[in-house]
Amino acid sequence: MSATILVVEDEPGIQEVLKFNLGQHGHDVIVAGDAEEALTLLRGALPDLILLDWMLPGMTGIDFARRVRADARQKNIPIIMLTARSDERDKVQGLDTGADDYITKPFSPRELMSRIKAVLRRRAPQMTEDTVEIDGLKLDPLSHRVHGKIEDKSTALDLGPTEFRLLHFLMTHPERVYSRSQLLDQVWGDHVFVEERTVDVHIRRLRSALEVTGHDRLIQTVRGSGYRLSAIQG
Amino acid sequence: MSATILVVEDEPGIQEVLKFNLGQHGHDVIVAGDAEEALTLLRGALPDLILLDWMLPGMTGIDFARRVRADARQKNIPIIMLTARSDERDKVQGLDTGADDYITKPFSPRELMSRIKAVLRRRAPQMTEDTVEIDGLKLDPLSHRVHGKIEDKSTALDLGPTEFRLLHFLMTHPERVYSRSQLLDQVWGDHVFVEERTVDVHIRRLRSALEVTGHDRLIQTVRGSGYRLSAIQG
DNA sequence: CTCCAACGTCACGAAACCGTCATGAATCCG
DNA sequence: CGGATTCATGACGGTTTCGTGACGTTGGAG
Repeated sequence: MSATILVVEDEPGIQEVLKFNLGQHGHDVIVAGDAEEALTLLRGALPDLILLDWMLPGMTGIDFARRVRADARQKNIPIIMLTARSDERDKVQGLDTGADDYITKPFSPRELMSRIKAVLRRRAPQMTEDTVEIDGLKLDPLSHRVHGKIEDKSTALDLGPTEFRLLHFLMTHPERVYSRSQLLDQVWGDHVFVEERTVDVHIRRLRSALEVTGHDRLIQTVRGSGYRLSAIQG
Repeated sequence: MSATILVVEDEPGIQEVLKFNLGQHGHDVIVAGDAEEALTLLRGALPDLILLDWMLPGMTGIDFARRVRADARQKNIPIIMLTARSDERDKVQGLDTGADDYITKPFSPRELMSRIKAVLRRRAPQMTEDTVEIDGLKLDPLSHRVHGKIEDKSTALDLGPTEFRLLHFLMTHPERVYSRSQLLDQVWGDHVFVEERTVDVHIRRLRSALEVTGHDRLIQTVRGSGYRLSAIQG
């Protein structure tokens, strides 16, 4: 699995290390020395992954990540952030802003490659940035909106961020049961430590929101296994 | 998902904490106070995971990990290392040596369990789950569904978890008689103790559920021996 | 700063599921 | 033709799993 990776990093030394290691694994590498340069490069190319140093001259990693997430085209590019300290606050803030994983410096090449592979693999099955539609329920990842029909009238549904990601994942992977643990990995991320029952609560909130258009029955409970999204009842 | 875990840790206090928490989650725990003892124990047992304190009396964690990795039998046992908070150098070296994850002390039990689960899941063999079809009866492990045809219309059948596993096993091993004891081993698991007659009851419940599409005749009783799933009558 | 939306966790009740037993039917054997 | 063995079936607590409402926290918006 080879990919195009944008590295945003100001230290030339680390730049070289990353370029070498990523190249070894068959990835194409684009390097930007600061956030401005990175944004410029992003106008010309769409990488499959962004490796982002959290401490940058000028614009910080957080601001950069926000800018990237704000652009519809780039919204779904996974971001791995490189943090110097094991500062928990940075990590949390980074993950909130939309980073997919973090890695603390100094890091081993093995760990880095492992995380890159994990992130790419996780994103792989849901490449679609197109709108998904199941049983009249439309989800548009670009506009971050969900519409359902109620008596032939399109109605917007109100979802929280987590419910949206949960629904998005389920709609791009229908007709299949996912355990709570799998959903946590896919929707929350490997690095988040939450109770499995939290999934129940969000499923409930999601169902509750979908009730408006009667689409709550799309999400089915498979006792002892997990949840499934399916237009077919049973 | 329960597993056998080898804990290599010299502090009795932490030993106890780990033993308790791991036990709570259904894992079997083997404890070694130092690397020598751990290596000795490894000759007798193959755990599913090693929890390794990086600071040990005598042989260090790095040396121990290297020894484990050198042995072909133990090569693939995942290792999670416990490191003191600040020591970044150890972390890098550890991951290079082949540790699969690290966790910094002090750690919360929840984070520890989460990482253990992640590592075990990563190692778990992904069994190929294909749909099985016999005599028009379709079972799909992915969607966790069973469909039968009734007058050319596909009809979903409602099964409980145990009935589903039972049917799944029988459909993947048709045309063969299984004793109650064998079915208990295969479907319930070899560690569970339940009455053999319990199988009868679940066979009955399964048949009852299959009645909807007339597939109850698929499961046949072989007096004195057990049960068999077969499309051929007799 | 205050307010609010979103989230994670918990506790409680409901429902589903499971294992066991009692009883009666079916089958086998002398 | 009984008697004994094996199996089917229905019923009944006990347990597990899930749904649901409530609560405390947190980060961001106003």
